[in-house]
Amino acid sequence: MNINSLNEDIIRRDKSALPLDRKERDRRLRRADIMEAAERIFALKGYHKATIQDIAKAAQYATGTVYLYFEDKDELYFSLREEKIRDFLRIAREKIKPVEGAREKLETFVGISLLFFEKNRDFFLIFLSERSKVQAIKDAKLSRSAAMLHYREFVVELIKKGQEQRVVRGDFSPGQIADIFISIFMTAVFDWFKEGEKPSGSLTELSAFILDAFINGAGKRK
Amino acid sequence: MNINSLNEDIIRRDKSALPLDRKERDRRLRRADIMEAAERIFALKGYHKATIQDIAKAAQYATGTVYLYFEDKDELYFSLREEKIRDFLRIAREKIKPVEGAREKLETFVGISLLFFEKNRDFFLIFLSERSKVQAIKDAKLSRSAAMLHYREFVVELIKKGQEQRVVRGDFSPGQIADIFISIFMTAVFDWFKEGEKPSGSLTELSAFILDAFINGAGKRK
Amino acid sequence: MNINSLNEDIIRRDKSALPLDRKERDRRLRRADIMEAAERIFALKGYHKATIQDIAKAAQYATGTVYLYFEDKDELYFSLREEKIRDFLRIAREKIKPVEGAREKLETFVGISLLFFEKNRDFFLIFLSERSKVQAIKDAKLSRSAAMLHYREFVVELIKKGQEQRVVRGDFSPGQIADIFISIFMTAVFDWFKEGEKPSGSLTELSAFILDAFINGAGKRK
Amino acid sequence: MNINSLNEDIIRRDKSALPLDRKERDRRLRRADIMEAAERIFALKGYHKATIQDIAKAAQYATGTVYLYFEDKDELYFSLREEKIRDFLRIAREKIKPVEGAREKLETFVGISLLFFEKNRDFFLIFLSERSKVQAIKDAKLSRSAAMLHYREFVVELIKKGQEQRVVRGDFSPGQIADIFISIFMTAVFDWFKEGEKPSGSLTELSAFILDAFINGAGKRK
DNA sequence: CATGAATGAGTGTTCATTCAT
DNA sequence: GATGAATGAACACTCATTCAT
Repeated sequence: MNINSLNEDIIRRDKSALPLDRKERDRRLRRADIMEAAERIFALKGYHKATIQDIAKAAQYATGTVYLYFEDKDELYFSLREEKIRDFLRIAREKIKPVEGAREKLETFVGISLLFFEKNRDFFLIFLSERSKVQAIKDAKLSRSAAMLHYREFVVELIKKGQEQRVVRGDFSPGQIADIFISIFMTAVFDWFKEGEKPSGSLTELSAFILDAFINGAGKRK
Repeated sequence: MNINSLNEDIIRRDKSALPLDRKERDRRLRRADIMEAAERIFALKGYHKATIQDIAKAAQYATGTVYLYFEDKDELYFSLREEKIRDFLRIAREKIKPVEGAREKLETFVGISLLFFEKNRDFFLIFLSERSKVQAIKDAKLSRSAAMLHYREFVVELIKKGQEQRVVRGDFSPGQIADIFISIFMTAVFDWFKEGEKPSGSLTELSAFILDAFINGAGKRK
Repeated sequence: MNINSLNEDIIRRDKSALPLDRKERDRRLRRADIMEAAERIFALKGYHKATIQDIAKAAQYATGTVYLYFEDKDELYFSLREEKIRDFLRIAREKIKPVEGAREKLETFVGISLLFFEKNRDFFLIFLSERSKVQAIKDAKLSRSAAMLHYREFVVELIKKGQEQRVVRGDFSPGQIADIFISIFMTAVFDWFKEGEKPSGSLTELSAFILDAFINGAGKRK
Repeated sequence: MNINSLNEDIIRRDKSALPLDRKERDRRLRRADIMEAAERIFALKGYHKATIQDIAKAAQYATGTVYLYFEDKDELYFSLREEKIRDFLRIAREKIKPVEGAREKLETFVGISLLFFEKNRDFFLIFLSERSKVQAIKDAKLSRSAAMLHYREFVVELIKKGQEQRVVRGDFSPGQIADIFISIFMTAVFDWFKEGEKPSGSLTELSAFILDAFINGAGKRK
């Protein structure tokens, strides 16, 4: 499977899947406008320094309008994360299902993820920052997201399949390996973004690097 | 080298290393008191929800006193990170210098780090959360810490040595490998903390797991 | 005169007294719908906590529709009071006019009032709360209502007649006595409502109590 | 007992009864400053239209300062009512205790109340408006005040004594009579305030009027 | 130096009112 | 006329920072 062939599915914004009445459609569009602005602002300033007024202004709406679509600031942030992750997982599932072979599934996953994050850089920053909001554990509303758990669970499943097919070592728990996979992946993407100016690495190269690092480790092969 | 033998150095609080006059000594003690309280509070509530009053109260000083030792809230947070990391690096350098062999150096590094984080759980949470404060990139004061860069640089050096001694593969840049090493390490420690109640894994086992995962990767050896 | 015979007049809703064209009739009906809802909501939540949206929803109209019939929130509240009081006074005048004797007129007035308030408990709460909105004196729009003054004036007339017929003492001004009468009356009704669960007092008994307290005072007769 | 002799006790502000350290004394003074300003503003604008900023400005403090002395707006309002009523009841109890005779006690009560309200006109408006905040029944924090109940209870006791001594009729419950007494009293004071410009009535005359109206009722004596 | 009361700018949220459809 | 989404001013409350004692 070719990375570029995944592209179009990720671009297509998933509003208006079903025929809706104009009202509901408009409502979704506005909601999406606000989420889009929120994504930018949250990524730029972080949760706490981003103000609802910032977001409203960025979305070209009045302050109060935000509250027509989201309960409060928390819910806006939360929904943003959740819906993006859900979108991503939906696409990932679709694309990965037909792929044969655990290793190929992992490759596809990495490819899709890279494309998704490239198209959604702001979201990546939010996603990333979320991963270590440890304090959040104690915070009711911002608590670890359901979709985030689904995301991990999805990777865990891929790893399990890898273990069954003897592509991934079996002496570590799938959860442990999944966590390591995710963290290697995130680290690589983050590095790649930071040095985004370099024309150096294509997504395909990056993809290969991540898988190599993950599968073979950092040790020198004798 | 035995992990347990590293213990005492990490426990010893590094205030008042040199003979100082009473005034300066007292000053440092108070500063340290405040940082200690700040560490607890920041770890517990996170940067934004922790208030200076919380911290002052926890340190049993008045609010204003905090400002005699730290420019502002940011600087307190910043100093906390910096000094802790510096402490850690000093110890790590001392212990690792006499160790022969790149692989053994890495092992020692992992061992020391684990002990240090175990003794400084609160700090670990801060350190971890810091790693992905990506927004910080754009934020003047909270910007990526000098000590954090030293930390990374230190690991980069270890990796370079590993590459020279053909313990670590040479086809990736030392920086990339260092980042991966750090992220695997952090992930493992975080997982271990979360399940801290389990009498399951000793630090030694965890140490072995981390190195194994890093060196050998997740792939099944044929 | 029998209290129960007053009943029907009070029940009958006084919309559409004159033959009107459909448009004007509809307009009045809608206006009445909204006032009815407002009455419920204002009584339930009080002026400030009641929102126009609450009221519109309760009346099953859109928010904006309220503004087609009332200038603003104040005017809605104001009109509510005014029209209800006017309704009441119209009925009261009709019923009291044919009654001979000042004392009997007062009795009739108490009876009618009790029935009216019983049928319009929500309004009673509004009416009552209004009586001491002293701040209102300084507030332009919520200022003491014209109908409220008519209400008082009506009682003043009854008292004057009472003084002429030597039923009511003449050494106090009619206004003073009217105010006292009104406050005794309100207090008694309020108490009666609060303990409304008690099967204790019928309206007739309450009516007798009020008149007794008013006419004879609280002093022990020798 | 002479009304004027009660005067000084009512004027004397009851701060600093006991010797306190400077800190606690200052604290109370500032608290009192704020309550005084709040009294004025609440009386002028009513609870909802009064803003904390208004009050802070009137007290010549910053907004935040108010929150050093009161939990929130509700608590400020609540404390105001409670403490004033408590002050009043304390004075009233002291003065009334030595008085012999139920009728004389009532007279004294009326006299003290008049003086107190005259010295605290703003508070009277608050006290009055409070009496009919019927909605408040449903509102947690603004709910009927404990001190208000004490106030009523105090009057109920006076009435009971009146019934025992055959000064007050025994065929109504003390509670009912107390409520009537209070409402006559409030009405009279309110009327008197409204026409405050008139040099007409002295407090002594007003006092006599209230008692007369209460004891003898409005009926013409044959 | 230490204190902690005071400050006041800043923010999330509400809601009366408007106006395009 | 009816609608109800959009508006944005307003307000309670927080908290980093200052400074008189």
